[in-house]
Amino acid sequence: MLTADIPPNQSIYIKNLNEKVKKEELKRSLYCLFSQFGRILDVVALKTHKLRGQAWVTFSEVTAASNAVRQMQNFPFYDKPMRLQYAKEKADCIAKAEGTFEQKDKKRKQEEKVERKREETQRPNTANGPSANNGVPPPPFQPNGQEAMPPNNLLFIQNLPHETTSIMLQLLFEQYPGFKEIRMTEAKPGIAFVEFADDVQSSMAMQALQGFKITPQNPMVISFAKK
DNA sequence: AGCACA
Repeated sequence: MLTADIPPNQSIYIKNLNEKVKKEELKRSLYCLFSQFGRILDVVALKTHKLRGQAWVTFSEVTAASNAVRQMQNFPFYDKPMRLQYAKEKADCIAKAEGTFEQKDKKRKQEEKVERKREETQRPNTANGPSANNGVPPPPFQPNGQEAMPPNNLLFIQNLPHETTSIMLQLLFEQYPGFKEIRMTEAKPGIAFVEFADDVQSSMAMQALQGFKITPQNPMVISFAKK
């Protein structure tokens, strides 16, 4: 089926994702990246053999999904251009809300138990209990496959249009308390650093401006800088 | 390439 033939759906299907990224981080990053289009109800990603490198993001509105599919097509995410379509099926969380949910009788494979074990062993101590993180604002988007930086007072901004000036960024970021300065260099277009007085203030600005678009093609991608 | 959620 041509991807154009898939009828609109409030869930989008994403493929060509970087398979090296850990599942929970991937989900948080997708949440951050797609929140700009609307309210996200659920993000699903599995690392099973068939399903790695793919994810589903469900929005509260179909229009949000449509915008996401159009605007984020080929967006470089963890160094790979993401490919987006509408999902083929209605998300379980939607079906449940509508009362039309019914259990699938597909062969429930134990692949996922294997997956669970593997992720637990490769990640010793993320002792936050079972991740009931739906609807909770996620930790920072970490764009380049690096280990996530702990919060600090310096923000790293990516995906800026090359015409961006430090004045423009200052206008945006100085609205938030603790703003100190913008640092940019001609030598590296598309990125900038923004310094705040402390990590709480930088976090507030990050939350507020994550995904902010200077042009429709340039949702800004904000993470904590490496120091 | 690959369309699931327990």
